[in-house]
Amino acid sequence: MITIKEIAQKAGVSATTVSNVLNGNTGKVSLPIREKIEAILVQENYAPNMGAHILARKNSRTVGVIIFMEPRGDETVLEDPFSSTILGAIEAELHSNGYYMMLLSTSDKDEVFRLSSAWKLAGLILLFVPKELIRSLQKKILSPTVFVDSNIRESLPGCLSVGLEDYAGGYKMGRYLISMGHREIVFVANDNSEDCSDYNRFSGFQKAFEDEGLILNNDHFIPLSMNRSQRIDFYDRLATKPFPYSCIAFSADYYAVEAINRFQEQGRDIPADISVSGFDDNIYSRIIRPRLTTVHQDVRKKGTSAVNLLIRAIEKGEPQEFHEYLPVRLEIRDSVGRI
Amino acid sequence: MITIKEIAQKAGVSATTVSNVLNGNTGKVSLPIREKIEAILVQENYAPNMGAHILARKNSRTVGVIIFMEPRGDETVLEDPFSSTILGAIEAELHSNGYYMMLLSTSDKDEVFRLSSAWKLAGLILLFVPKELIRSLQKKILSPTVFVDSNIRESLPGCLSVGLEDYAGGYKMGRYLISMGHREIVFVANDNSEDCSDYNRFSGFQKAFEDEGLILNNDHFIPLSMNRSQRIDFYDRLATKPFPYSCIAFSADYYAVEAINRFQEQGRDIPADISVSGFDDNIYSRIIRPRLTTVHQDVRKKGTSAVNLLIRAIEKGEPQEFHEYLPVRLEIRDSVGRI
DNA sequence: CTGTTAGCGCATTCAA
DNA sequence: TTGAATGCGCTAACAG
Repeated sequence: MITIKEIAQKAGVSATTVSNVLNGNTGKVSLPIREKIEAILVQENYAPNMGAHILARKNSRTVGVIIFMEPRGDETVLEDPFSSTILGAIEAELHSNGYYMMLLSTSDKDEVFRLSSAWKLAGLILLFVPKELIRSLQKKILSPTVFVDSNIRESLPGCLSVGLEDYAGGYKMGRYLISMGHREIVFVANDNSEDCSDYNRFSGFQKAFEDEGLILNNDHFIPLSMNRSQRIDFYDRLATKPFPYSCIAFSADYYAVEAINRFQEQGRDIPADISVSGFDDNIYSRIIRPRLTTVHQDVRKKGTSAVNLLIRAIEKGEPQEFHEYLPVRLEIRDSVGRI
Repeated sequence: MITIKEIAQKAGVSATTVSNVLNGNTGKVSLPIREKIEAILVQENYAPNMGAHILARKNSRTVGVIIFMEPRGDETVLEDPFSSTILGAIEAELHSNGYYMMLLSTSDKDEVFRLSSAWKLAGLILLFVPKELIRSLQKKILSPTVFVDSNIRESLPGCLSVGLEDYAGGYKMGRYLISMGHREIVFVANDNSEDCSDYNRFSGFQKAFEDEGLILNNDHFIPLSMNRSQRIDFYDRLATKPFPYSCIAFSADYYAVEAINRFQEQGRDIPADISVSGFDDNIYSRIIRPRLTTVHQDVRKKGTSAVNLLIRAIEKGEPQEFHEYLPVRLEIRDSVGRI
């Protein structure tokens, strides 16, 4: 409401001087004047007009956080505590660094471009972008961008990313399942691309089998339907005697828990009839019975890492390319039995 | 990147004309020219400079969504599927109506004011604002505002809100518990204000008891700690023999599930030793064993209702005051036993 | 150290 | 039906 000009009047100085204290252009303003202006600023609860700021500075101190998926797609993604946990962490970290946060869910590359361009975004955090789309997205986007959970494995010039040690996670779980005597397992993924982090996890499983002289071929990688009732049908087939697999390994706790629930409704005993493993270690994996054996990841850390990486890139232009892989660890609980 | 002026050049017209087709000022532009401009617009993937737009129009077509709580407060709020479900619903609805969404978590009234003023927000959606703060917030905010889950019960001039039939929900659950023979119950809330929706739910319980000639006094309303280990201690006290209550009624599934988990770890049998009820009907209430008896609410609906109400207020200035109370229904499952 | 000035891109008068 | 001129609030040269 109140403008720089009015503040300047009250303080008996020019608008430029006020602008200078506002922008921390200290050294250009004498201390007494600066203090006087600062006092008026808080007293009036001054709020800058971001429109004018963007126009003059070509930069909005705003970060766009994009959930890269169909807005009306699989809404269960949002029922997974993962989403709000990482969004909350991102928001808190941006906030404490003085950035605004714009939230958008889309799978339209042009829309991402338009957002970043319209708002002169300082940076972008993109969640769940399939790796094969990164290149074309980067060509459109002007500001620093961090990709979260895009499963980048090799060098990608000019790309910043935060992900997980997916392969190691799969490997650890794979070895554990083998050590428990499982040979007939299937990996159930919630993403179907061969380039997704789910597939990376699966590759870890494959390596674990290979190390034991066993084989886990690609037929054992099964993408899950995004439609709930189709998933239920699928679970039912897995739980039909004779059970085709001794263990079902899920790429997300959310679906592991959903499946356990269904298996039990069908009268199956977990893990006596079928073993189940997850990935994420969300709160509910500890709450379900049997407690879920899973791979732990630190979701909040993922969010704060993404923000910190982005801010370094924005403010220092520092890492040209950087890929952070957060560690995972096996959480052995009760849903995997010994054969 | 590309500006109106450049588009105008390409089309051989003035910037004003382009601006007119952009703003749907049809009738001011001849059809052939309009079509020509529109073609160039999409071809160039034109994105308006929102800075200039805000400056000229004093309105940003942006809605601020504010989670009204300490940024570093109780982070479990964000692990509750409720949060991401409602945020996702709000985002999708805003998006499909052509609004941008700004997300902020704070409990600082001045910051809310500054946000709305800096960005010339078209409207605001505030989640979890305690009722007693609404007045002072409204004084600061300039744009239409919808309060979600603020437990407004009587008329509040100039206020728009979306909430739940909390009282009815409490009443229904109360009657059910009584019908199952429970007399010694306690209501465990995650909010401690006497003005919160939790208390409203509790009042419904009280009424149910009263209707049966029983008494449930205020000592039976217990606010929960925001600190996890303190909560666990509290659960342990509830599960110490002789059990002080036959049924623990929670104001949120999240905590009900947390408690059941702890009770079971302590070797208690639910519902044989203690009955538990929830409120929300989130997915995990169906997944836990025993399945949770709870009160259902439609979280997505809450989000879309808030957005639609807000948009009506923004675009038509229509409802001066309006309070929507979404219905609830009892979900009888297995966590409440018969005494 | 402080003030003057120009210009950012757009919507909106007002003239033509 | 179209165009030229003005101003929104701020930053950044530049001048003093």
